[in-house]
Amino acid sequence: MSVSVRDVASLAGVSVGTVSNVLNRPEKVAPATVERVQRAVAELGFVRNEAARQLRAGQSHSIGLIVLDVRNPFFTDVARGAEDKAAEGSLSVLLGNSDEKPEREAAHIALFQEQRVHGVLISPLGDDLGRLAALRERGIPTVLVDRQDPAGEFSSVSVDDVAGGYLAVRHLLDLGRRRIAFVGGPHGIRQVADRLLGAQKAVEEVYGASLEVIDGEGLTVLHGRAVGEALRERAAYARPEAVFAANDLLALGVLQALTMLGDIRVPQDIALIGYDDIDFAATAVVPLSSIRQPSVLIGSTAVELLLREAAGGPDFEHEQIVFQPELVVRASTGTAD
Amino acid sequence: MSVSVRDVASLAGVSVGTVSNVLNRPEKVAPATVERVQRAVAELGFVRNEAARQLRAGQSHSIGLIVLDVRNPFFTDVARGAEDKAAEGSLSVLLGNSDEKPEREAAHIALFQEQRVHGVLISPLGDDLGRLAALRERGIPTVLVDRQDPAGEFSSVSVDDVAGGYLAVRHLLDLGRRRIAFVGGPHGIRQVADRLLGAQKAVEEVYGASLEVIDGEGLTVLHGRAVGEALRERAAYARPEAVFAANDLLALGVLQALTMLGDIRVPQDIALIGYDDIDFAATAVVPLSSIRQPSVLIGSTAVELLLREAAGGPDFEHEQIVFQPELVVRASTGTAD
DNA sequence: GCCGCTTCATGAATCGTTTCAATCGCCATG
DNA sequence: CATGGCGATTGAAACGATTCATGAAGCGGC
Repeated sequence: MSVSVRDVASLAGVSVGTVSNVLNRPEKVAPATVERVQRAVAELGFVRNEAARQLRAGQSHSIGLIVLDVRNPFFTDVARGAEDKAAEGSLSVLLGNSDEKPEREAAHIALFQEQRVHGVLISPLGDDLGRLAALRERGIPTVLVDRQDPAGEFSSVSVDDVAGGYLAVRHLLDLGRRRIAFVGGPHGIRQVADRLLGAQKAVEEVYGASLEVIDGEGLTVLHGRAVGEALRERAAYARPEAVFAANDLLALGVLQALTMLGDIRVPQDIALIGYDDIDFAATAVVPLSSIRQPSVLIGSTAVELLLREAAGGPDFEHEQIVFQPELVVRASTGTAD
Repeated sequence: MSVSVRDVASLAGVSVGTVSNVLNRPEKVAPATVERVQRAVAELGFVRNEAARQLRAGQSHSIGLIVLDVRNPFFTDVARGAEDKAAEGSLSVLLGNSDEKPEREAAHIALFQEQRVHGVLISPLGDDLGRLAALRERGIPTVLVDRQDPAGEFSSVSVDDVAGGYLAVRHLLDLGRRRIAFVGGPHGIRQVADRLLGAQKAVEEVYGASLEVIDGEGLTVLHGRAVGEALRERAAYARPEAVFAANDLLALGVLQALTMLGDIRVPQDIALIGYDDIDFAATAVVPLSSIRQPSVLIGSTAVELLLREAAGGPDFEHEQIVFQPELVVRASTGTAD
């Protein structure tokens, strides 16, 4: 069926070993021979069988990346950063989407193991890193993305989410808002929990400030819209003065429900801030204030860490890299009153 | 290093063939034996080596998908549809991003061939489908996504872009606008060319209407912003009355430059319509009118077609599935004057 | 002419799984 | 008791690229 090195070898009148050498270390082969083999390759349309290479090598040329939500631009940016960096080492990235479901996460981990990936980058789901134990035991380099490991058993590249949450709510408080609401969930997701923690810290610092926690049960535009609709149905006095959403998708959903489907003004009636500073935040109905994370850099750094860990052997010192988030103020928390 | 079927077999006291049978057709093996083997698998932490399976099978369990831009939500939606459908047949999807660059497209095609993918879904780059010839000759099932093949040599799942372009501009004309601008590019991308074609058709039908073509040289928010800024700098009388952008990202960029960085009102001064109807179109500063395409359905249908083509053998009749686009009117082309 | 050295090329062994023809027990039947 | 049939199991061959110990050829120096 398929053309193999054997076919190429016989057409070029050399041995299979030589063909392999031409493919992988042409400098070891006499120029004339290289030429002859390459002609044969071209003539037969030979394409290497990656599976056979892998089998022999015991490892693939790819690394796995599992994100919580491919539809979230934050994660596609992370993926971009990872791909570009991986390409430098001629590795490719297999992108898996856990969709915040443990079983999907587990399925991807299993798949990546079967593929004998070089390593795994993962934005893990719960606080329980048990699902990752298999990876560690098997010695597969693993780097946590957008998430730290308190136990220090994994390397990680993250952003200080507590600081981010604090920044966001501190900003709302500085605007004079007191009745703040946090929208996000599920709380099993560490990023969500940490951002909430930071929010609480900020609220505790200001006398008379309160924080209502609204569990959005998910982190998509749709979930946000549902929360926004619920807010709309409340009597005006029962509404928060400001909303901090755990990510921009949620915030955009809330915004949509409040201003477009309803007639609640942002920021006059409710100030709103999101998290991630995705591209679409700036172009929203009311341009959205947000907390910026260096998404592309997170991806590329994660790959670097992975490669270093892979090179360093099993007892490599795990590294925890933490970036600082940055407040971006736009109209949705404008001072207009 | 790694645990193999051989190890499992010897621990369970059976032959390797039996282990393989337990893994793949447990109904052929006596229940007691299945049990014993599974215990051994669990105890050793055995994980199949996908490379070896592939080598033996001659084919992988994945299909390749090459899109023009992963950051465009339209394509992530297509990918979603494809993944879900592929998962039904326990296939996985390798996502490649050509970024509108021929060399990246070629690299992904080569990679997929080395991986011996089941088939390839591709949103190809230029009018020249030559890069795909290798796939066809090799008998790798290939389905064009979001794009038809005039020569009929490939199956395809697409949306009638000429009709979409017509719908968009017809709508602008119906609003009373006459000096229309089309923003998009590069024109080598068929989708862009077809949408322009439809736009021209609509303009020709109306006396006094004109179409200015502005080559945006790309299809991202940034490209759109650049075009918007150029429009802003024109004297008011030299500006178009309405803009049709080849996709929503572009439209959002234009919108941003006009309304947020400038003081041109949309739709009063310039009406604006995009294409794709991505989620973020609805939440934009001025909610964006757009042409909706059934993105998720495109992805799932493409996989179905691919599977049918793979099952049908080499002289399978290629199918061209064409969906119809749909006009979605929002504020950016509102009738307010 | 021989030695030692370098440069090239060889081809069998190997990776781990699947497949399939062959074999083994065992039971029911004649 | 011999035979046939059946389900369960076996084990060697095969997939295709890479590796590496081995060997051949060429060349300069003495």
